[in-house]
Amino acid sequence: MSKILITSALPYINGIKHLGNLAGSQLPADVYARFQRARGNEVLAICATDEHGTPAELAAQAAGQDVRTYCDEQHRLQAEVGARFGLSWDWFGRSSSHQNAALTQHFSDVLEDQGFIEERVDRQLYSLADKRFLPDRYVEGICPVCGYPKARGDQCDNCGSLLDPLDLKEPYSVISGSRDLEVRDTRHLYLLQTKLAERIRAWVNTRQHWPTLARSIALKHLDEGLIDRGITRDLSWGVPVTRGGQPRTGMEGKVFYVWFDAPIEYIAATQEWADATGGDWRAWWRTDAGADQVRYVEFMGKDNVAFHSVSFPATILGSGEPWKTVDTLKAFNWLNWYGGKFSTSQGRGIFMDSALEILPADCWRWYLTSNSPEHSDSTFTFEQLVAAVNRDLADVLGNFVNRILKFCEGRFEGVVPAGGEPGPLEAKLCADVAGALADLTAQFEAIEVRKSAQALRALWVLGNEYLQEAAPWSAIKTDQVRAGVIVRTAVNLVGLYGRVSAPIIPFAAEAMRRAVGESSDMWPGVDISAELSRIPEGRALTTPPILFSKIEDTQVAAWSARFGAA
RNA sequence: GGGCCCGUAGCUCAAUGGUUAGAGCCGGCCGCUCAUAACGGUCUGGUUGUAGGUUCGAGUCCUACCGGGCCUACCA
Repeated sequence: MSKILITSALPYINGIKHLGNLAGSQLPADVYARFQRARGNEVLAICATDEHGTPAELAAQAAGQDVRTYCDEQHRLQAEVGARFGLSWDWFGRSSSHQNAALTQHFSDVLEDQGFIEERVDRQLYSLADKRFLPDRYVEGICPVCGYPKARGDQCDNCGSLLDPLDLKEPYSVISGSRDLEVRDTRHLYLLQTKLAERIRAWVNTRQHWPTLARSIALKHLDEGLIDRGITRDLSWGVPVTRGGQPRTGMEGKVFYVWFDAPIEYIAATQEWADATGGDWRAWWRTDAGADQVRYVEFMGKDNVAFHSVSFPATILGSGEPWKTVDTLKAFNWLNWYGGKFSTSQGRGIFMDSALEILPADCWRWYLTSNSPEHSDSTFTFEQLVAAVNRDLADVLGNFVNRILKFCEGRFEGVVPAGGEPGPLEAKLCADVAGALADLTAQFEAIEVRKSAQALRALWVLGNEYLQEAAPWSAIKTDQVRAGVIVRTAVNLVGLYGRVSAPIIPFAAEAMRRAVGESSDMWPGVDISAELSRIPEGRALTTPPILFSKIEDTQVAAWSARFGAA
């Protein structure tokens, strides 16, 4: 048994996430966690809301709430909808926790002790109307290069020039529209990534299990040269900047930049878990306390790779302390929406809460897994959703379960038939299942999401093939015992499916296990003959309702209209 | 501007430089009748974006072009 630490990118606090966020980090992380638990490994699956930063402040303001209240409420909503999707976190924390504040301040201290942090004075635009400094994307004005009137502070969308907010002509605040701005000096801490570059490169070169996407992004940044990053901001909502536990002189009222404290929350959330459960967080994160034996796997969208492959490692490695670093970095591409992107700010696409209003979680989990944006961007379409649900779940799996349980109910009074011995067809079935199961196991182990779904489906198909060939409806006319063997075998197959399907469709999997009285949710072994003899003769079965209802054309039409699919 | 990725059947996707480029869906045909008109079998379907090059051998490696996408760091 090994220890596996799993984290998924922290969902930002400003509202329920859309299906793209789910597909690209939280769902695959959960599938992997469930699989590894079933394998008997000790798993710790950690996630949390990322609560700091300007967008949170603005969202709270728009909602008419103070930011703490807003975050309390949004955290609860995200935790609830995640649970309804079957996301089986061991802990769903909050980057606003006191544990994260303490740990973030600790990293700041040790990084400064190691000579990797220094103070610098910047000149930044201050909005008198908003009473705040403006991050560069919250300033717009006339582009000094091409004259475009709505250039952002960091870049002009018209000519592509990279800009400094101070270069803009006639700048105004995006927050309030106010032009009452002035340039003020502001003091900030900088993380000296330039001094850590070679250490990071050496570390990246030791990472054997990174896909090319992650490695190439990391090496690209290293090749182009890291820049020293400002890690503090002029905001009120965040982790206060301190030195040695006291407010830092000259930086009172400032907080750490959200990208500095957010990854640290992976560790802090584990501390939150430990404080709540009595667990040992050091065994997962400190290599001097056993974490060198842990396999650490991170899940994220491709936009997060730079921060996880370079920035966060700079924090960890620069501390000089024995922290665990990521072994496998699994990155995903985008799930698009009818030509464009899902957009939180524009409310475009399908969000997790409304998704559950129209279909059960398992349908979404299956669709988003079998069509995962794993190796390239993929596009959500209702057409593909219908195909995934109706063909794979309803026809292939759901109907198999239903047809055999109904048959057992009608011909054997819902009791697992006794007597008889397996024959050649059962031997062939065992061999086929063994092969398919080995493939499925390998795909899950390799975190090949799409291929895992394909392999699982192949396993389901075997059930229908077996029934077709064994034809218990014919056998029962001449040989009651033989028909009993077939039914018993197929019922056992339902129990097996209830175990191996659980990582992707946990709710239906549990229903299958319950129907045949399978109490184990552990991964099957290699002796398939034994695995298909677990449901004892004479056991009374309970046929559950249809596992998956089919999607009707009228529903698709209604959903397309509701969600603006075109 | 710089960097990266992709282009394979009508659709979604596979193929350590090595048999005749494979699956699923869709479509055609046959079978079955336990089941959610579900299931099984079978067939059709390809100039692997274009043009060159390297090689005994290229979907795979190299060059150019065409087309699509992504990243480019204080928006999370």
